[in-house]
Amino acid sequence: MEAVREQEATSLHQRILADISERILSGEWAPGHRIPFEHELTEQYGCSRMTVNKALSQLAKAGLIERRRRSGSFVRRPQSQAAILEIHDIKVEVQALGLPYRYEPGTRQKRKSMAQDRALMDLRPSGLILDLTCRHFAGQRPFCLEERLINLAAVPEAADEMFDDTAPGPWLIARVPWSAAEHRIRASAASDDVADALDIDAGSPCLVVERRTWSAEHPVTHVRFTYAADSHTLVARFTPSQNG
Amino acid sequence: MEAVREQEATSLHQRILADISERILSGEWAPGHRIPFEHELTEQYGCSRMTVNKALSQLAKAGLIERRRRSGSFVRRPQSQAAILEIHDIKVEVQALGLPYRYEPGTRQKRKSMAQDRALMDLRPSGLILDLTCRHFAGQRPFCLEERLINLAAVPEAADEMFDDTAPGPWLIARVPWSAAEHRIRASAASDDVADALDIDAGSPCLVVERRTWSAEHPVTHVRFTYAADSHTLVARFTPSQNG
DNA sequence: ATCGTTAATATGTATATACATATCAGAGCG
DNA sequence: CGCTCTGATATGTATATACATATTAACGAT
Repeated sequence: MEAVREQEATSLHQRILADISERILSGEWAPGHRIPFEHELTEQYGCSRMTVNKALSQLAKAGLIERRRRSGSFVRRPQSQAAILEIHDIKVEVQALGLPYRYEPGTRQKRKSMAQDRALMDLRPSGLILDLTCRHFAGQRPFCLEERLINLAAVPEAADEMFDDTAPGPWLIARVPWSAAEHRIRASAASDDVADALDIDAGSPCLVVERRTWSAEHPVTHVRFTYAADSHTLVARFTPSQNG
Repeated sequence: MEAVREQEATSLHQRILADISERILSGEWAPGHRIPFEHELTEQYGCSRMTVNKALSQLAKAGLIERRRRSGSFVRRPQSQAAILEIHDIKVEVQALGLPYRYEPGTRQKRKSMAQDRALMDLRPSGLILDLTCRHFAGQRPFCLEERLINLAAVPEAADEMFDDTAPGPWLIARVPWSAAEHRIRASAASDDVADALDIDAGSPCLVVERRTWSAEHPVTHVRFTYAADSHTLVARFTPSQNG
């Protein structure tokens, strides 16, 4: 019905923001370089100063540029270095401990995405998803609870997979090349369900790692791994690319 | 001429931002609670909708609230803080929430390293170290407990620094170029001391981030940051080709 | 020359306004 | 009963405008 939606999905100020970020991160505009004045960008993009100002303020808050009254806005030296967390394979982790690894499927449900799912997965329209839970064992003990949503619009063949023997993680990695991922790491108290699944007391501390994955701008999966406290430590090692 | 400078140094939209952050973080507005509509806040603060909108957009970007058209804005489950897994500066994190940051020094002790310290710091021979604790506040609430060891063989001038006003993190970064770092992230139950320092119940979940830093092969410092669960979420984002 | 004043300039913040867009509730119809 | 259509509503984005504030350059007086 809706005829032409050729129009960009992004807003103008986000386009400006992306343009400038791109030039800074690519090195085209080196640290110390003065970026165009607001009134120049206003002309360049054919928009009002407020729109430019919003984009530049955001860049300043993100630490990419520094703004000085009367002087202009300048590219800052890179402030920090991102740590690369390795995409961890639980089977490998368990076996590295010298313990036998076992995968145990749990619930499996195909359903329409609810608002909550869409928030977790960064999914715009409603659609079919696969909602899975499973557990990973180290020896006799449950090592990790996995709760996963898979966007069936991005991975339709998952609808026919039962995941009886194969864990969804390795299955997805073998099939869907991911282009971006985001990890969120936090501590949390075990809910009754989680406590039951991990064989620990409700309310006891857990490490929760959530990962969202995109493939070519489409959300693929959201997965939450829950570990009992002290059963798991994430390690990130890095050396700085440059110093400030 | 300019008689009255009673006026606050902060801008209005930052005051709104701080007010709302405070209420959410204090628990007055629990997750799921609908915060006042923009037009209500407009009346309440006697300002335009744009100003309110700017504050709320910032809160949404920080992850404290979720905005739904036609429905309103809602407090999100406390994945409150969005800190990219970078060399995180706690002051910056706190201020990103629009809350006043305060540093509070705790204990300070110069002593010979014990076996335990050497294990933490990867320190071979025995030597003098500085053992510090301090707290970082977000508004009225303790945000993070910092426990730090500094290798005085690597940073002798630290022996003369009292760290009364300057947090040891920024002080070290300004002085010692680091060449490698390692992070360890885990969940843990709050000990009595930690619970006391963070104003939480003993045994409740905490997120613990430990960092070791080396400079030219010499261990410089070991620091442990402890956050109350859900007051802090680490975020790491990446794409296979490059980080952004 | 040095100090203090003034003017110009770029950013910082706020306003009123306008229209777009998503979403929900309810009316109306088959 | 279920469906679509419609209007109401809250947020999203953009504009033009106004004044405040920090900083620098230029100017003038001592």
